[in-house]
Amino acid sequence: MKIGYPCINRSIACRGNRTFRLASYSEERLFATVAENLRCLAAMLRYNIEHTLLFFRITSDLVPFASHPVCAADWRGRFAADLAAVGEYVRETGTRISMHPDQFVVINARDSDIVERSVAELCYHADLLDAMGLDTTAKIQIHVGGVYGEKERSLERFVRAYTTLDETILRRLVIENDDRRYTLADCLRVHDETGVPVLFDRFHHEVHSSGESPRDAVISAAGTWRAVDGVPMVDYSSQQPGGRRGNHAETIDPDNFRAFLAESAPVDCDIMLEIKDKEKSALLAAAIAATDPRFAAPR
DNA sequence: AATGGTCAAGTCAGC
DNA sequence: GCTGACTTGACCATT
Repeated sequence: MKIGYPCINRSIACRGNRTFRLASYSEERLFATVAENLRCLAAMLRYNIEHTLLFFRITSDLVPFASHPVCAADWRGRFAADLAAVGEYVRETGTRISMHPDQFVVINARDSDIVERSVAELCYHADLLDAMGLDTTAKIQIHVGGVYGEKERSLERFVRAYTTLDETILRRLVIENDDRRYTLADCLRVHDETGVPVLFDRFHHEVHSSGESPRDAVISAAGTWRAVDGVPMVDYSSQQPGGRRGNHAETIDPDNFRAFLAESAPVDCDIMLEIKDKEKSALLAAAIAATDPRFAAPR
């Protein structure tokens, strides 16, 4: 069991998700931004190892506009050595990596242009992880997509679109239950038809579920991961007190997290903390999890 | 230097 | 019909 946080570390000097306006796009600007983001990614990974955090989500903004038609720059070639070096560090430290493309990736959209842009974005994510030399345990997580007032047909459209995806994407793609549209049960149905692993989101399940207990839910989702996919990933968060229903917590609720460790005890899993104060809560989570027999310490 | 409007992309609930 | 939320705030023109 590895503990992690998404994309940004607030304790170190750089952010790693620098971007710029499309209007100011140039190859020079792109290369400068990617160089800075990669430098910072390496710094965040080092911080994580020093703090027993072995799970990290890489921002989709690492290469801004990578899947946009404006981007003709050969960032794969330009940064091949740097990406390989970061990937080598990931491998030698045993760090687990995920990515989570933005909400704009909707592969079950009715509009074929949206599907096309979504596939291009998935290609970028797969290319990036490939360029880092990471194996198929490095995952790309997406939601099933839109409902459009016809869930059955929309689920079918997902399955159809999924089967046309390139193998470089398929070997990394996993689906996650969301907080408004597709429940864990929906995702498990998609798994039955496609084999796609299901990433269980504990908080989304609390906000929008088909009634399963968290314990049963995490066991069901974990059963969809094959050995080649690695230890099942789960997203963890809790309700922000006083916030709107579904708002992610600003900081970790230790009791709630302990309860989740107990609920998930039957399976091993890597836990991504989707909590707004990032590494701060992840550090506390790792300290809490350190006594759990599943907890994986840095090598 | 500070600030506020705006930013590639989609869906949908809530107003 | 518009805004906010979503895994996340940052860019940049203007003052």
